[in-house]
Amino acid sequence: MTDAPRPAGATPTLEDVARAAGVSRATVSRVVNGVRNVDPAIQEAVRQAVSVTGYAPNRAARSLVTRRTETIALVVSGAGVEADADEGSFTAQVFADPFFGRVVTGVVNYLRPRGMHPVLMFAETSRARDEVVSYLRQGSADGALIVSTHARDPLPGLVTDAGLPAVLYARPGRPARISYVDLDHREGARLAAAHLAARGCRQVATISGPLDLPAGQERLDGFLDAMARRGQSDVPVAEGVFTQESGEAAMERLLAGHPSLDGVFAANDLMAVGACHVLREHGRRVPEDVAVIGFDDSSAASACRPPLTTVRQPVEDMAAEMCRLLLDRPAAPDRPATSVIFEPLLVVRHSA
Amino acid sequence: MTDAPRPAGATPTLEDVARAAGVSRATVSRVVNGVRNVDPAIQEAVRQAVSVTGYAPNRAARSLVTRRTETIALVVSGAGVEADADEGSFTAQVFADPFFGRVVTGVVNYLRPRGMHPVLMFAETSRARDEVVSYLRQGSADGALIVSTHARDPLPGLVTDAGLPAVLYARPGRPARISYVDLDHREGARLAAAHLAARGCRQVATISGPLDLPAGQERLDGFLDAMARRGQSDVPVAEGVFTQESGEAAMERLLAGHPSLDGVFAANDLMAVGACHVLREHGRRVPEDVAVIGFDDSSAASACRPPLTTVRQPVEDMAAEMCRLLLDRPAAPDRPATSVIFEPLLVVRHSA
DNA sequence: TTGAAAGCGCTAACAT
DNA sequence: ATGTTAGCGCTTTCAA
Repeated sequence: MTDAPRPAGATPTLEDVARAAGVSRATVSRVVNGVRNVDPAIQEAVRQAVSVTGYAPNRAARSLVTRRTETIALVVSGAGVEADADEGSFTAQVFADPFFGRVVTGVVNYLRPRGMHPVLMFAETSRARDEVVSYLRQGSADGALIVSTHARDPLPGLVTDAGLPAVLYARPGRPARISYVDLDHREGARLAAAHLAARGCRQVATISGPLDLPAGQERLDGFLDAMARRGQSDVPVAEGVFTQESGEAAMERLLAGHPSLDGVFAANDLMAVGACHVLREHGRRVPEDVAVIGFDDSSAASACRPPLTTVRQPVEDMAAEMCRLLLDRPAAPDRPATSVIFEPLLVVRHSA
Repeated sequence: MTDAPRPAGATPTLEDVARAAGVSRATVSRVVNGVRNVDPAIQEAVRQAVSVTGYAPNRAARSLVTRRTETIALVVSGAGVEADADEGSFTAQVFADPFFGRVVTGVVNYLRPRGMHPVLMFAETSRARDEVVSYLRQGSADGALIVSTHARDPLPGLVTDAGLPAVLYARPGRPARISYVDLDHREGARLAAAHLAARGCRQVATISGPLDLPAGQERLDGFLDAMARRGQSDVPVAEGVFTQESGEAAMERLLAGHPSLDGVFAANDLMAVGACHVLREHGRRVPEDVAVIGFDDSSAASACRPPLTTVRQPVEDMAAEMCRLLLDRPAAPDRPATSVIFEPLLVVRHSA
């Protein structure tokens, strides 16, 4: 029968626990936060009181004083300038690519053991970008992990200008003082070229990604380089935009100009799948007549018939590294940006 | 040169704005929160001061007093009892299905205009479930949107027992006093049956989902019902588990026992895709020899050759309704749970 | 219509 | 090793 009992149903506070354990709030706080210098007996008493009262620390209160939220913003960003024209189609498209699921997996696996959580945000319009910035400025998250779907995305600039901690997936289209993780795209393309050559392909072509995207350009450069070094310097190129449809169209063009080609490197799996369909429609067997290699090892690659030989990015590892880069940073606000480059892996299935 | 100027770089607070505008904190708060009864001239002055100082309200502080976080937990939940055995594979699988992307789309589109955001959580182990519960109990989110991947998921029970607001996607495996949205699965199956019949199919079979899942059972019941009403009461059934592989295996079984079948209803698209592959391998043309209908209208449905005729759930609408159910609830804690059932839509493409 | 003041629940100096 | 105390930045009575 303590005085001033809490109304039933109200969430218990530190105060309640302290009273129940017969100690001060500070001591309870120390025990809850695992700060040393607390008598074991008292620790035990406090733990008892915690479980009796069903205490759970209030995040807002804690965050208010620690200035940390144990939350990070995971933002998927586009380059759009348009108004909120086509709400939803952006997010729908983003998730249509299993790549994003792998990012989430990597992020969650890193964050969770640390008691942290990701808040999902989309920044496909300038208004949405402002909201992301103000969300961070409100101290609602300890930093941002940014995955851009387009080159020249203004968000990285906005965020760094505001002095907010952030890390990018992939090198920014426009250089910025910001940390990022990336893949060695050229090496990935080189792997594909080597595999095609080893299979005995003599007339190879490639379906590139959008060339204003560093990844698109580098995969193309790497492939062309490697082929040139092997003596084929006139590799036909058709540009696509990373969609299956664009892959189909590109394949049609390639086939029209070079009916006797026997190997294709597509800059991503979706386009490779499109290429396979078109090849088959034109009576070519994959891989007997034409070998096809994709890029990304998305689920499309294994679901496809025949399963796609493809270049795999260690997306989960890269996502985890983003977290590390974001959270392990010394408090120094002006330390230089860091970038970490990962090596790709060739996954050999049946298409090549 | 006011006294006690804030150190440069520090985030401005209400106090700073108040000083700059020559009013009290309370007034600034009123303006910022759009509370009426503030002199227009003063309002203007405050707005000026806000933009001059670059003020952004601190969420933690606000949340501490309002007891709202403007955040909801979006939790993807499994039934696992195992320890953290296979970290990551759960999340990877979840996102392999584009369904989840549509849920996110619906949720974000509802939340964003309201200044709210989803925190992503996974609850595939009992430990992870406890973490979700304690996250909510800490007041870190205003409620939970739960998407279970398995029947008899314990999470809905845990959450409601703790008196925490939550809404489910799909009817819970074990009945619980909790609101949910769901699809009229039987009607979806009926749509498929009608379409197959209209095409003139005479020997129809079905690949069901796992029968311990309400959705699996209801799609099967609905289909069987509809076929019986059309005079075919001996429809062959092969059970799958919603994966492409299980669809392939099921189709093999069906074909072995009923080589002359001319129509298949699969309880989801992935299994329908698997069925198409097997049919083709057995020399059957789709849809000329065998018509195939899937369920979900996932991206697999449109990417597939031929594009799949399928039953579409209005997932985005359903997700938005979940938010509504969660957030519009009157404060009454013991009000009855509500459920909203949505009607499916037949999307006719080429497979049937 | 505006201001003064009392907290929200917690952590972290500082004292003891 | 423990307690006291002063805020963190905000909203919200209550007075004026």
